[in-house]
Amino acid sequence: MVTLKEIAEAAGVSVMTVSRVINNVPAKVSEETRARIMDIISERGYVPNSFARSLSSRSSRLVALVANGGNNVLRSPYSASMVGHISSFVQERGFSLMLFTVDDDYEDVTRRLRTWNVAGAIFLGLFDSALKRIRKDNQIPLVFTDSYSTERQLTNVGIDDYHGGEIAAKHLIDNGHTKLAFVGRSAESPVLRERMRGFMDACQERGVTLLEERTLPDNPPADEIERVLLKASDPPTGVFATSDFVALQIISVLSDHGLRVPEDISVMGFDNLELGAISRPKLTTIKQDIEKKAQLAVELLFEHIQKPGTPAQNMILDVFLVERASVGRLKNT
Amino acid sequence: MVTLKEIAEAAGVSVMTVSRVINNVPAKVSEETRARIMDIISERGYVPNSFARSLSSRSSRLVALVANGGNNVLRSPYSASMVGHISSFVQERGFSLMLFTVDDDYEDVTRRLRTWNVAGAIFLGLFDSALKRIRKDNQIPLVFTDSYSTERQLTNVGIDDYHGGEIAAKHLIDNGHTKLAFVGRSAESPVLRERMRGFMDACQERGVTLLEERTLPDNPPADEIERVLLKASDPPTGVFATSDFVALQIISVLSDHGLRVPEDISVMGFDNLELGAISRPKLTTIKQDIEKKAQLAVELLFEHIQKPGTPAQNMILDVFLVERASVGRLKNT
DNA sequence: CTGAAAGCGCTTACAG
DNA sequence: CTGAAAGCGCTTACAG
Repeated sequence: MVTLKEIAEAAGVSVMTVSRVINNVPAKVSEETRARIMDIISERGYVPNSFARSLSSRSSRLVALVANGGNNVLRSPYSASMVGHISSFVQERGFSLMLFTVDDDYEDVTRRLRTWNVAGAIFLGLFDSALKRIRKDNQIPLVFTDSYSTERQLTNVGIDDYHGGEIAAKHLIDNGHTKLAFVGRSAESPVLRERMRGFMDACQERGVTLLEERTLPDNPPADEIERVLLKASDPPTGVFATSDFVALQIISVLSDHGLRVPEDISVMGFDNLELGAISRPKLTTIKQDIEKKAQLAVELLFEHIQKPGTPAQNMILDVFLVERASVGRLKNT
Repeated sequence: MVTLKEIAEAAGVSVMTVSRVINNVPAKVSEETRARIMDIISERGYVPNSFARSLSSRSSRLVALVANGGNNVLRSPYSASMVGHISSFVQERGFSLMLFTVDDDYEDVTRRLRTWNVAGAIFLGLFDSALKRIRKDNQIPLVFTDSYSTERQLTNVGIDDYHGGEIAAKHLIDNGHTKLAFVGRSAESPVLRERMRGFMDACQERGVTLLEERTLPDNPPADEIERVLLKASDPPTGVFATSDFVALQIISVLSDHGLRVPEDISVMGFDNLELGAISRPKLTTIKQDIEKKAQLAVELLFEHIQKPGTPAQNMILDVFLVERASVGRLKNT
């Protein structure tokens, strides 16, 4: 292994001079010496040892991405997309990314963040219940995504889930639907809760009631979908699912039973995944800008890494209707 | 920051004794001392510094996952699934995972592998052209996936792509299709090339010819799909796409033009993603076991990390037909 | 612009 | 079963 010392000896200078060259300390090494050292470095293929660097500088060029959801977090196209984008934004800044997948077992998170002395961490998925403790135990820059924690001074990037719910309700009602169903009822996820709240409030404003029995949990089993959407005495004509993936599952079950979307029943999704554009029918959905969200999360993190003391900020991105073909206009009956 | 030294002082022993306790060196510390030290460790929340450990031991508990495909590698549900599974298998072994996303820029890979002194690396995606150099520059355990490099002593986990192509051709022909199209022609990807070769060979064995003009590149633009599958003077009746995602895109374009699958034209995919089970029609496809592949890659890597000198091995998983609803039986004409 | 000294927090290799 | 010494490969903080 080629070391600093070796380069220094070959160049006839001290290790400090080589150290200054590789760290690009400006105006501290003569151009001539710098050039000579650079030559020797590339000739011998010297690569600095990050462990030694981090140990002596008591810092690291490492960022952790902590993703909650078990070994299959990345089954969700949303999460996968976030991870991919965050990874490349982090690398663009010359940092490396450690990926920690956890399954609601926060115990380990602090330990791992500490042992690697990471400069900061981004959290993906539901962490609200452990958030307070995580922040207390880790006095490094932490950026959460989609958090609804009421902690003050939380740095977070989220979207306007409530507004998304409103838009969906409005769109369905504008198309004449008043018997509505909601898929994504959840006691744990504030994200889903807000989408539901926005949906219900927008219904109410328009004199439409979302019946309790027409709500389904996130990822409902097929028989429950059938019971609520097909076999009910008075089945709904419009369905809002809180993710595109679930919306497609709904459409699939519906179509297994001979119902056509949107002729017989309208379905909306949430996320605007690529999938929705190639499905049959093309999915009408609420778009969120995943790449932007990833970019902001990384930017915020580095702001806090580079300028400790930067005020906490909670950035909320807006959300838009993408009209495609899965919502039909209901004729007056 | 709590250090070894601090724990040692509190316990009234040397740092070596504490070091032995945290490294679980058996039968080297009296039970009593061990218990006392453990108490102090958990009381003070001591976490060993991985950098110091790695520096002095000249090793690390780090594995790199190098994924080729740019900032959007994880758009591919296949890659996303591999990353998720590899991540959790690596963590199960007490190692941490660094995720390196690259975009055909292998220059940097060696530098990053070195600077972090990783114990080993898994490669995801197309690396064959740079593989030789990567192996030469990095004398650590390296596991490739889906490689068709002719390098001897390559450790790789792949699937029988050729057989997958054969199965697809056989299934279409068995269902009466003789005018076939292939989507996934590629000059760069040996994986796709093998699927095509298997497909063509199986056709030929059955006296069916795959016409050059009925082959489409991977991810074909819509107008090309139309030209080959719709507007041709004698359009094909059966299409094999080398990924489920592309198969769904094909079906989407077809259906935009009023063609029904499988009534008017049959379509097969490859991978057996969850997607295929919820699409309309449900996709007939070739299944590969992604979780198993990820598991084997991690197992092989750790075998080589733990026992240097373990012989290289190229493991090839089989592939299976999953019959659903996108292939129809062609009536005799 | 350059360098000698000390130290980051551990482990290795010995010695007892 | 326990410990003193040396060292991993860098950077920090000074000094000149």
